[in-house]
Parts: sequence; structure tokens; C-alpha cells
Amino acid sequence: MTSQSISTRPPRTGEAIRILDEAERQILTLPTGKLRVVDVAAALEMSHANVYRFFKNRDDLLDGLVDRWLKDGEARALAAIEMHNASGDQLKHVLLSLHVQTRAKIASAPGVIDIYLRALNKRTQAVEHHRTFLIGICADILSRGIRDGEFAIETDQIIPALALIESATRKFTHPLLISEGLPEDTPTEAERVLGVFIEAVRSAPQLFSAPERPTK
Amino acid sequence: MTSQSISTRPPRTGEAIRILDEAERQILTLPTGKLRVVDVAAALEMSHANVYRFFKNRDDLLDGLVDRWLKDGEARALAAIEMHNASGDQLKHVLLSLHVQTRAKIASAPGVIDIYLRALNKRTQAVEHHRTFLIGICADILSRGIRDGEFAIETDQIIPALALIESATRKFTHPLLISEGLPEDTPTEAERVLGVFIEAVRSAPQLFSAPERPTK
DNA sequence: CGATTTACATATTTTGTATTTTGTAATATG
DNA sequence: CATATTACAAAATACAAAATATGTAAATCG
Repeated sequence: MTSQSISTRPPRTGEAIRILDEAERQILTLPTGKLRVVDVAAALEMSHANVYRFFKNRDDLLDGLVDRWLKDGEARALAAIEMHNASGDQLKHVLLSLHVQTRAKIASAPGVIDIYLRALNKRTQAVEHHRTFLIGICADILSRGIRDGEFAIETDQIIPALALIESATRKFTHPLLISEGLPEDTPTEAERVLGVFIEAVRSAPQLFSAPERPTK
Repeated sequence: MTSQSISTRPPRTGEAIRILDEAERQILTLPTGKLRVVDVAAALEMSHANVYRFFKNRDDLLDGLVDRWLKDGEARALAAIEMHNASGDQLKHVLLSLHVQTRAKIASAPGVIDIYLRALNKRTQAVEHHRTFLIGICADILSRGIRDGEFAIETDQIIPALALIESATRKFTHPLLISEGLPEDTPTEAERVLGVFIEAVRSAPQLFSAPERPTK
């Protein structure tokens, strides 16, 4: 008997993946994010009702797409870390890689942004997970950078520093602003903005207010 | 000084101002930005055709509103400069003041954001002027800060530095992100982000790549 | 018996049409 | 003659009916 461990999220079966694949294929050709379950089912030569065995409803299917995109982005971002040694470079390239990827995804079809935005302002679990993942990774990098003496901030400044970086890079993470920024060279801009913050983390720790520090 | 206002439009007559006032009054009560020219005219007890003597069309009227909001913001931003002596503080508070004002305006009624966004992605002349004005003011402040020895950057780094600050503060200038940020304490965030950049301008000039610097 | 489809009630989208609004030009007012 | 209004075509919007899609439960298949 195969182990059918039901975790918080049941792993996608092969059939669910086929559905996601077809849904994604259709999104790429559609002029907007209005995917129809019937069309996906028809393309796979199954009844549309069958789709509902794998996805609770259409929103769930769309969320599944976003989830894949985010997960894929996370994997590539992690790969970007490997390519650098200094913690500052790692931090820079994790965030830069995510920007470049999301940008490419959004540029690939007009419907993509609709689906991203839907997930975003519905505060999807997938989106929350992604944010948590990212903050975790960046916190780890900062942590290591502090241990190695590359960064001058204190451990209790990690959270405030990340909050600042998150705010300052919103132009490069928010789908709508990414979309608006397609005509510009936003990857280069992003790299420069990140450069400033990483330099600050390296040598200007006083800029990141730590909560309630007693005078030493 | 470097910055000057290029007047594109003859100044509004008293009648045009009354129309703008009434339009603004209605926007504040409407659930959306769908202002009707007939309603504005009716409230002022004039025929709707009369409105067209002062505004080319409805869009022109809406652009007139945005223009007033932006101009008002500029005046207050300039006032914010007076309250500070150090160039760094001036730079910070010009931008911070604009964020706080726009935020308040957007928070005042749901229809406001529609009108802002319309002007934004129509690339209105008013919006262009506002951006030019802002960059001019900030460039002046940077210029003075350099002369006074408060800032360590070179004159040819003013433009790149402003570009970085513009990117990093997009969260606090884009109407849609301001709207999304209403539940957060974005003014405090904005102040922190600006703090990092101003500190960099003060003491880390190498972060702002000047165009084509010959190797020393 | 599990996997899939058909059947069906509800919800959403589309379509065609009536109504309203916009923008302009001719007309009136003072 | 400057200012405003009425009259009107074109564009936009609102609305009702028809068509289609969604989501679920009963029926069918292998």
C-alpha cells in the first residue's frame, strides 16, 4: 500500500499537475486572467466536474498556479545564494533573482498579472508562505553575516532592517509596480537600491533602530 | 533657483474654481470616482453645457482636480522645508510631507484614488509637472547640501542619487500602494527608509554611481 | 467500490436595448 | 458681444433576458 499521508496540503497528484499545466498553458494565450474551468477540462478531454476532485473551486485552481510560480521562484532564489560567498552578495542576489523572475513571468502574458493580483489581495496562504519563507531566508543570511563579522548590525536589528528593505524594494516585488516598470531597466535599479541597504547593514548599524536599547 | 514652474494653462477664473470646488465636494461623497458633469452643473444651478466653457471635457475637469491636489501638496512640501535647517532634514521632510498629505487625501474618500490613478496612467501633464517640480526641489536641496559640506556626494551624483531615492520610496508615492498601506504606519516606515538614503548621501558617496567616472 | 460523468440548481457572463450622459452647435439673453 | 441655455447626435451606461459557467449530488461505468 502506498502511503497516502494527508498533510496540511495534500501533495498534488499527477492528474492535478496535468490540470495545472493546461491551466497555465491557457493563461499564456488568454488576453486576461479569466480562465474557465470548462475550457481547461475540455482541453484535457474530461468533464469539468472532474476538475473539482482536485481543486475545491476555480479560485483554488488559480491559487495553485500562483503557488507553483512562487515555489519555483523560491527554488531559483535559493540557487542564486549558492553562486555567492559574501552574505551581502547573497542577500542582494536572492532578492534580485526574485525580482527578475517575477518580472519575466509577468512579461510573458497579460493574464498573469491578474492572477498574481487576485492572490495578493485575497491574502492567499501561498502568498503568506512565500513572504514567511523569504523573510526567513534573508534573516538567516543576515544572521550569518553578523556572525562572520561582515555586517555591523546587532541580532535584534535583523527584523527592523528587513522591514526597511521590504519597504524600499516594494517597487520590485509588487506585481503591479513590476508591470508598470517593464519599460524601465528595473533589475539594475533594484540592484542599486539593494546596494545602498546592504552597505548600510555592513557599516551603518545606527540606521536600523533596534527596539528599546539600554545605553551601554 | 534651478526649479521654476512652467505655466501651461491660463489661471482658473472664479467660475472654473467654483466648478472644481463642487466637483471635489461631490467626489468626497461618491462611492467611486465616477463624477458626472451633469450633477456638478445641477448642483451649481447651471446648464451642463456651461461647464464645457471652462473644461474641455470631463477628463479635463478630473485632471483639474488632480492638478489642484498636487499643487497644494507642493506648497505644503515647500513649507516643510522652512521648518528645517540641515539639508538632510529638508530632503527627508519634503518627501515625507508629500507622503503624509497624499495618504490623507486618499484616506478621505474612496473615489479619490480612482481620480489619482486615472491621471497617473494617462501620464497627465499635471503629473509630469509635479514630478519635475519634485526632482527640481530635491536637486536644489542636494546641491546646497553639497556646497555646505553636509553631503559627501559629487554634483554629478545628484541625478543618480535622486533616481535611487525615487525607486526606494515608490511605496510611499504610488497612490495604489499608499492605499494598500493605509492600515500600516507608513509615515514612520517612510521616514526610516529616507533616513538610510540620506545617511548614504552624507557619508557613503560611493553607493551612487556617477556616470562614466574615469579610473583614478 | 472508486473513478468519472451526467444532471441540475445557482451564479456569472454576455447580449441586445432603453436610458442617460457627454460634448458641440445653434439659439437665446442681457 | 460676451455669456449662458436649449437642442441634438454620439458615446457611455444601466438593465433585463438569454446564454453559459460554476459547483454539487445523483447516476453510471469498469
